[in-house]
Amino acid sequence: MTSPDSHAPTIDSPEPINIPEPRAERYNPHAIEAKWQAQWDADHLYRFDPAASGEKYYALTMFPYPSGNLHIGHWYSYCAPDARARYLRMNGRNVLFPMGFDSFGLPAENAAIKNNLNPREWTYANIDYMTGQFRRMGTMIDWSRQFATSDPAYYRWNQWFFTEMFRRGLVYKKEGLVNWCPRDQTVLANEQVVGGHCERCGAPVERRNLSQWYMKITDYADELLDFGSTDMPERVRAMQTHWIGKSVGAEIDFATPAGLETVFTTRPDTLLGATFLVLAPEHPKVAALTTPEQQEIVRAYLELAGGKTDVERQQSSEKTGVFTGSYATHPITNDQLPIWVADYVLVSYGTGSIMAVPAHDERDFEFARAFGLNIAEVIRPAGGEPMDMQSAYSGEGLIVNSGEFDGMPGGKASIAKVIARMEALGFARARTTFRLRDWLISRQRFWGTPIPIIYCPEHGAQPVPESELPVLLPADVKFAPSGQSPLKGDAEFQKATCPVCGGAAERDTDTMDTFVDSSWYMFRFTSPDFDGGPWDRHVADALMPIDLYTGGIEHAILHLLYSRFWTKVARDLGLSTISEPFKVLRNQGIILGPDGEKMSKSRGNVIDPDDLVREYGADTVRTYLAFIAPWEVGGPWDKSGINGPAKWLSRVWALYFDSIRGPAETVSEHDLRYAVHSTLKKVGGDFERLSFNTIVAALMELTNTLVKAKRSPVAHTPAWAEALEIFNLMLAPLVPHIAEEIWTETGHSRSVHLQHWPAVDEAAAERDTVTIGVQVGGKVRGEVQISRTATQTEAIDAARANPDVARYVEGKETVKEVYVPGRIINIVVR
RNA sequence: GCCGGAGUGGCGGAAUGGCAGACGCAUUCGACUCAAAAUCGAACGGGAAACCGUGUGGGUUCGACUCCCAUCUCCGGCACCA
Repeated sequence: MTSPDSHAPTIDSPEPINIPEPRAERYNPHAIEAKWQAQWDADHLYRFDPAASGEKYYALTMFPYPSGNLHIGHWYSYCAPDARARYLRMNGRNVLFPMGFDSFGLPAENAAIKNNLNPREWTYANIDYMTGQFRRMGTMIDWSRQFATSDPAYYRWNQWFFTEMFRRGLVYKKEGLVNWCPRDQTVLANEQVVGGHCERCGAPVERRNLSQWYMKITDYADELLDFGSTDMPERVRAMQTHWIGKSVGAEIDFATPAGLETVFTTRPDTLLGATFLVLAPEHPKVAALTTPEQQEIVRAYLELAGGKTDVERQQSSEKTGVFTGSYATHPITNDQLPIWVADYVLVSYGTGSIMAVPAHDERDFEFARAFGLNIAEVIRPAGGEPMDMQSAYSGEGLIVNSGEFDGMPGGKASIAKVIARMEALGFARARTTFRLRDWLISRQRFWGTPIPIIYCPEHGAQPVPESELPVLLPADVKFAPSGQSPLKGDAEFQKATCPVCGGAAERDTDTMDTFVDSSWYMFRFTSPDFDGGPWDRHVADALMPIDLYTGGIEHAILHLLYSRFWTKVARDLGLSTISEPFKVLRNQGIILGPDGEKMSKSRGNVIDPDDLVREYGADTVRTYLAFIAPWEVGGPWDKSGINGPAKWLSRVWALYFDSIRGPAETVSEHDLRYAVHSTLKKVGGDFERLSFNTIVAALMELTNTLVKAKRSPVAHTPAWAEALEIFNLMLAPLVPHIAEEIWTETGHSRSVHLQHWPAVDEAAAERDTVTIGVQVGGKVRGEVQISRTATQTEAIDAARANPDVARYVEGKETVKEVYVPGRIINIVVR
């Protein structure tokens, strides 16, 4: 069934459609959906063959975590892309639409602790169940390509990547301040700290000094800022750009009693306005710079600052800080600038210290005001007054009170010049800094990829040789959420021999961040069973990048940034030629509870898709989810709204299998063909632009016409047979089960999902006679029916002949006449 | 504060400079029915009308929901990043 010739078009030589006799039974989705799902499976109808004909199209929706249940949000995110993938397949594209499970992670472990079972069993039972749910959704997922990231055959390659990156210096271990989630008992990456809270569980994050493994994403900071070949929503782009946070400026050296201290600034043009220095509390020079008299007060401040969580630090708007007792020498004036310690300076950014320019920086101004420090104006707005000391002035202007720099424009305009001069003087250099930090990937948890490192007392940290991969997770482990990896309690696991000397050694007992798993799974889908590497390069080269990647906005920075990084690393490892994993990214909106709030069990506003399928059938649920809102927007669930799609499918059913009550109608063959072909054209365009709600609207509208046509003599013409056939094909992507049932019952032998999308008859899709509005002076005054090809003169004459128009035109001087064929006539009078 | 997005009937929304409110939901009326459901038919922005209407005020244009400027509100993200 998957051979290319099974996609042979049927439109040019259609099989005759048998218009069936009225059936006794009404539309009953339950009688047909399970039947077809089983049949499609048995026929391998959706199996993907990379070698099949047709231009490849890779459509991917972010794979789910196997939490146990597909919720309505999953349906929302998968159904519309499924319909679109089906549409593209019918258009002759060779469509890869795979699915798998992002199956490592904390919930499995937490469930295991709570219910005293094995995370592996819990996870794989959930995967089984959820795969069944996916099937009941009626997707065209090729399940033969399914995998879970907790499969050893998958995570083995996480380990392989790790060791390769280790050898190239892209993975390193470092001791330093890290984010610690006290509830999940593990460290977190910066990206997993949202507003000072753990992205997963919401607990306030603490800081700890620990030795951990990092991936060098900062090496790619500049490249990650270049979205060149990738089409992402503006907000995602903005969020990533901000996250990477490139700042161009200079670093400037100040002499201090503890040696040179270098600060980073984006405003070197304000150097003469620097009146004090500030170090972050964690800055290594704090101790050396603290004078004996200040010892006690500094110690107390560090203790206070150190005990605060990030959230507490951010919440206090009051500036706090203490004087160290030491002074720095200003590199130009040789003035002695007091050195302070304050927690508004972050150790993790720049050099962890700043030159404070209170006149031109709001934060420094506040601090200077609070502690009575000098404020020196060095930038003045062009033609402006001296500053009023009420607030900092951070805008553009002219440099003043700065010796040789006086009169230069301040701000961007002169920064390069200023830096060049300071560089010549020997105390400053141009420098760019990033907000982005390296990716901390160690986790002190069990259910993840073991870090493939062996510690030898002699040879230090050594990567596990490729021949010994994968380092398997032990089957059985005792959980003691103690802040140490559960693997620490497994002596057998830890025992290893050094790859260099063969001596007794120990394994690393941490596991990898699960975002490692999802950083490259899109490549794996191209050759899911390959065991000669993470993926088969030839296949991946042909199928990657993803043509359309869809998923939630919550991954704007996390997963999407990591997978962009990983793709560049893979390229540099020679595993692929592409630099970006996806061509187009789109985010679906969120379906909220009926109360307009986010769905949650505690709120009791959860809509269960399984219940809906039991009540209405999958096709109705698919339709309603497509129809409920613009797909990229989403919105609250409206219980009664589903009645529309439910009624619609009953009418569709009646169109083919039942008589339709109601008065006799007159629909011309011409009008019928116009309705069919103009809808066909619109639906095609709407699939391209992901406008799923208007596709449903167009199909409903066409149904209204077809219902009328069925009660008119046109129902005995070839146009009627054509209409039923094309309509059936148009239904196939959106509502695959009912479409298949109708297709089979109208005398076709092969699946509707193996048919070609019908061709638009362009002539039929246009009306010969069009009704267009007539404006007088831009106000609509009437409408006229004219030929589509009418000339301007004909159109204007027809418009003037209309009494509603004539009333406003007669006796007035015509200034201008506008005729846009098919759109509008506008007569402008004076 | 900075960044991004959005404001259209009772509700979800449609309209890619050209008849604002498509398609639905809800509601109301009618037909069918003993009755109800289902189904079918109709009404459904405001106004008696002239007309007025896409958050508000300007502008560009023959013509603006759509483009430009300003402004308000809401949603989302970041938040002492020097």
